[in-house]
Amino acid sequence: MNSPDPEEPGGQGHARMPSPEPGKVRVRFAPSPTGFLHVGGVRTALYNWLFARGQKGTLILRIEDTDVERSTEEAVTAILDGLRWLRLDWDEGPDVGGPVGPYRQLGRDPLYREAAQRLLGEGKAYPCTCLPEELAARREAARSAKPAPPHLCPCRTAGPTPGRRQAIRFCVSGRGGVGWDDLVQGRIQVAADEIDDFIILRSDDRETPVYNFAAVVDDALMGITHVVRGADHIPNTPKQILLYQALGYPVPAFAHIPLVLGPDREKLSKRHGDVALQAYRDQGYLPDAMVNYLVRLGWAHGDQEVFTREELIRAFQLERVGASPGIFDRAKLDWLNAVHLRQTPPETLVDLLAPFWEAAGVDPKGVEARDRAWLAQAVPLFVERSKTLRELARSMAFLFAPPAARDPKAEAKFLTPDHLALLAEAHQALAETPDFSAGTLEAAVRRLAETRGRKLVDYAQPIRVALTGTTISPPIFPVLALLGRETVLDRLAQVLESQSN
RNA sequence: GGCCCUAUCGUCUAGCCCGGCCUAGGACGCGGCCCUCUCAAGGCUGAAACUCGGGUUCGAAUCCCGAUAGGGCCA
Repeated sequence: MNSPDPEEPGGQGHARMPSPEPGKVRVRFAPSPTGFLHVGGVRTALYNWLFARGQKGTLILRIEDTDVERSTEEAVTAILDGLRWLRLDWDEGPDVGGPVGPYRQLGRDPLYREAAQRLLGEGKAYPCTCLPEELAARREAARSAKPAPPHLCPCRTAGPTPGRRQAIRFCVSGRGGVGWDDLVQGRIQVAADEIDDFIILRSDDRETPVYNFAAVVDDALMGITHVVRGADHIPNTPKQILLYQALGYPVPAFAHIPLVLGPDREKLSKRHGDVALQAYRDQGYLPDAMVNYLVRLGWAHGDQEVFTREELIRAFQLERVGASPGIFDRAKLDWLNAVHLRQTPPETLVDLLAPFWEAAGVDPKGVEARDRAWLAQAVPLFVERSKTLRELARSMAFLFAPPAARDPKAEAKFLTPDHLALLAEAHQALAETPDFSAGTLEAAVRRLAETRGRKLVDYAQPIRVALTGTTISPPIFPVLALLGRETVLDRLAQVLESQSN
């Protein structure tokens, strides 16, 4: 196998990457399919992806479905869909296969058993028949005992109790300490006597491997060179390093990326609101914006805030990831999404918008009545005042049909009898223009305002409220031009009629 | 409770490794002004931070020690 010396776990120094040959880096994203795809997990996947792509390495997707009770197929689908939506592609995985599969833990039981048997045979593990109650009682006793007993489980020396189910326990032959140079966190050192002998295979019928054991066997057999994962795995790492060494596998480099926190500074979870990637997709956030936001949460490249994927791949460095956790900030995500929205070609936005128009209650027939070029022409007017596709779609709804309802406050303020009189004047002025271009329309209404001793806004707002139902819209004359003479005059007339009753 | 990690504006961060260029820079958000048919976008501008205490040094945001606070994992 390639990669570091087993005697010196991760010992290639903190700041410097071993600068492996191109194609040599192998990293993995290993989610548990126990729910939706969490944005914290997404960031982990993203960092793995950026590292792999930047190093011309290989990204592996492994589904950690060892926990049969909590794992579901829907969750697996959600994970794959989410990653695909973000365009984080993987080279080996459950769907595409690869040389070191299967890529789901469920199919790998024989490998875990085999590894455990090897440890057993080499005297590095032993069968344990302790009952949970016995262990709990001993743990209680150990708490008060002055010099803590070396092991909670006597099976190592006394041998297993016959007639009981056997689990396999790993010998932590304590001398010295365990440490590694974390690519993100720096040197982490743990005294070996902090670690007790631990179970690697449970005593149930399936001989379920414990997380740490399965992860090590998989990572080793899959040739993982860099383990990039959340900082919540730091406490697992010493045990895993011990396992790599006992199994005779090279120890990979570790990079523990800090957690994503909620506004209360605790690990981001459901009670903080939207943590599922899907929620952001449904609300109209762009994949590029999510990627941009998530990568910047914990990593910086000078003062640059906005990145394309290509820029990220080029600039991203694992060792530049900060060691302290960051709070998920929706406001900044909104801003970034708006930036990316504005950078997206109008034609592309038209395609993305279709489902959001439907969700906004727009009759698909109304959309179909307009050709793509017309829609693409409309989008730029609206995009610069939208933070999400959802907002963008809603703000454009009036283009397809008169607003279903008007903002009562807007109506009360700008559709009073006085304003209706102005609206009627405007209607006539608009009807008499030689053409229906924004410039001509504006000139006409300005002239009208001037002759009547009014301000432009006195005419613009009633028109805006009549047509859009709100006091907020893009500049009104381009909107009028877009809608066309017939639509505008019809709809204004309708408002004049209905409001005067 | 034990072990581990972290600590620059409200938030994300630059600077820290290789002390002086830092009267601490940028961005989001917030306030003001300009632009303006509304709202945005844009431009200008303002308020806003080196957790605290020791030490090392001519000099510390930057190095060392401690405290405090927050977090993670296990129990």
